[in-house]
Amino acid sequence: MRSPAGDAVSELVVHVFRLNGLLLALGDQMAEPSGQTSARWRVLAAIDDAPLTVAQVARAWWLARQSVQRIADVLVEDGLAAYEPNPSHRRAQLLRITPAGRAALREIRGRQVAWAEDLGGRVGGADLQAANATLARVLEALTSS
Amino acid sequence: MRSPAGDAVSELVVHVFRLNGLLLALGDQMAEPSGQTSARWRVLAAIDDAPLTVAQVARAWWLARQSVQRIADVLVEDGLAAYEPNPSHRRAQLLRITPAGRAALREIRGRQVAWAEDLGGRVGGADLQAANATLARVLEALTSS
DNA sequence: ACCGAAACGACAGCATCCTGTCAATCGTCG
DNA sequence: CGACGATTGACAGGATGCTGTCGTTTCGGT
Repeated sequence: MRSPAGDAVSELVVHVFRLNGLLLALGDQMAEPSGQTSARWRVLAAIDDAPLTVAQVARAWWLARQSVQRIADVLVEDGLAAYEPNPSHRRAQLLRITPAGRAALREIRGRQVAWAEDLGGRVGGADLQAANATLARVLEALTSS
Repeated sequence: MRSPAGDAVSELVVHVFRLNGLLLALGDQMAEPSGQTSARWRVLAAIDDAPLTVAQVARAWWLARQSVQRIADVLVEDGLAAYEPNPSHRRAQLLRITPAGRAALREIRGRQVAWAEDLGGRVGGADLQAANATLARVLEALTSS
């Protein structure tokens, strides 16, 4: 029982896997001059707006708690983030970005902006926004079930 | 220097990372009853149509040769694929899927079809196809440079 | 025919992410 | 207030993916 919609889903899966590989490599390139990696960038970006617990960061990126825990410990060790007491949970410390972490994040974002502008110009903002809306619906459909 | 197109690219990156995490978990669930994983499925799917060398499989998924090499060796060990001489390259053996591998692939595809039909029905085939076309253009723009 | 560049497989080492398990903590319900 | 389930961090172990390096093979230019 195959329909055009089902086939489109299968194709989307392949595209996402391929794009993920490409973007991981590109992300590492953009993070490397600041001494970071894609994995560390994910954690820093997650706590840029507000401090979060390790488990909250993991849920934001659909990773396991333990994966984020190790990266978070390294970030704290390097002074890019710091643990602070969580008023609403004694054991679940909050991970807060430090000024050094914010500086590294800003550096990486600078390279990302230039790259994103170039790619956006070549693909087209309208199509990208439409694709984003569809991907958001896919994410919601997969998580609401 | 930020434009709507650039912002859309940044949002797309986040969506792809999140979706990748989700799809990896779902893919493992669908592959697990057949004793496989997402990584093994990628290799099996790549050689379903025609035998390929390890390096060709790696390029198809934007992975490193060495990552695919280890998976391929395990697949051969488990009897799901087999190395065969490559007439056009003495050292680069061709990786061919075996009947057992094809059976496992068919099992997994059966679960994927049901899942894809459900998701496709909830999101809409037209939007998915449009998103696929845009993602294909993104992939092409990123690789042609 | 020869030589240099590129591609490939093998091996070692490391980074990232997963599962399973456990105890501590929190929230909820009775 | 007490008990139970859910959440969290910690630890151990394993699976997946990357980089670096080496020798072999192939291909293109001279």
